[in-house]
Amino acid sequence: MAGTRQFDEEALLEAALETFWQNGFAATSMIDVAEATGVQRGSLYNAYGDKEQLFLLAFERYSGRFLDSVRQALSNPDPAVALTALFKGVVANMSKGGPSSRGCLTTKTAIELPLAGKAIEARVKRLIEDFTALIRDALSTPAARRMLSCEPDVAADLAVTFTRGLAVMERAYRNPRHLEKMSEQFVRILLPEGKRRR
Amino acid sequence: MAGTRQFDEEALLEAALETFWQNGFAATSMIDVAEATGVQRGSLYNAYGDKEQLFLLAFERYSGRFLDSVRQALSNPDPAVALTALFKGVVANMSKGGPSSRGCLTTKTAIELPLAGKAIEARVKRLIEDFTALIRDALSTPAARRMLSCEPDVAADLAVTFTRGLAVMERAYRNPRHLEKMSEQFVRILLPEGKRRR
DNA sequence: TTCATCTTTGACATGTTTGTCAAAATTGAC
DNA sequence: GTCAATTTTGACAAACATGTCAAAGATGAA
Repeated sequence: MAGTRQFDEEALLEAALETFWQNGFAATSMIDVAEATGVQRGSLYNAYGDKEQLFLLAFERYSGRFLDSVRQALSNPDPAVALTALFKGVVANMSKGGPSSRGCLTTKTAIELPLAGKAIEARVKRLIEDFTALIRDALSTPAARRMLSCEPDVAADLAVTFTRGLAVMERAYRNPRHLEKMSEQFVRILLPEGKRRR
Repeated sequence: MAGTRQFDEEALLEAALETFWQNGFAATSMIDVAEATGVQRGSLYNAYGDKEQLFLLAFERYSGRFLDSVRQALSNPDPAVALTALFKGVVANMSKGGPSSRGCLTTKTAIELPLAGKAIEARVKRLIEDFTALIRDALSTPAARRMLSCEPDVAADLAVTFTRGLAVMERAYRNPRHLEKMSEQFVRILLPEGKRRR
């Protein structure tokens, strides 16, 4: 091998992710990425082929990190604690970022479907499915079943869908506090008082 | 007055709405609208100024129609019936349209915030607030309070947020059946069996 | 050091979109 | 019918986007 890559791929993907996260897939141009990374457009095309490939690579990092944070939140055996931590993490994920926050990349991308293309569609679906599976598993313990107001798989679907709703509300109001309060209430109806152990 | 408008404004706004609904605000070009309406681009600029104004006018129709359908769904005094009808209507609203459906215009637009601009942001927020108020009012009757697993205003916030989540899931899976099933389950935890009158 | 290989660079070709405008066409009011 | 107000039309200018490519530059391997 000769003619080695001049840029730090780690830093490049990080900056690309930040850019896509900020603007969404369609609204991000390769020029935006080039400016954000300091790598020329030609080099980006040479290294990654096109915008979709670059996006998929950036999304891979996002996805891994997101699922890690979910796993960690759900690690507590008490379903109430686990769900509370889960929503807190999800809200934090969509509320951080620049001065006006970035929102949730998964949701932004999902809304661009099916225009964003098959590959991106498949990738987003996979993340949603992995996310759902983690919640379902965490809620499938006997202790959790006793406390839930519905079956674990149903609860997982509802929770995932609710987090997507939070992401939309975040864009409209950019008020993390309000999202946290709603999350709290949502957990309350998933795990009703009457079924909670004291 | 002289030099009368050649096009049917009613039909134009209808076609423009359909186009924005299909592609979203940013991804719709004035050329798209011109082709969909049969009215030349120049005429559109002359009549409406720019894309944002045209969008706001189209959104006005969408908004009015949406709230009407919500009012109708919530007209039944039984909260379980009302909420079921509400979700059914909301899911139908986002699942209809061309061969691959259009999704929910409110949600698509909300996700484009804050890039879509202040005027659009204010308009979307207003729709969300009106939507929330209708649900809150419908759930504020003594009968409803007795059946709900939380306060009416909280239930309304949760329901609205959940519908936004449904809109995101619709884009990812385009499966109205699944959305309906989740809605059913959501209504079930908002109005728990134990509190329902037989 | 040489060289084959890969990357970088900047320019190019092509297409899209926005918004403007002068000229032509239309039409209600008189 | 005339005319003034308004719309329509098609062309224009200016940005911005994508993707390609030849030439120049960099570098590991021999």
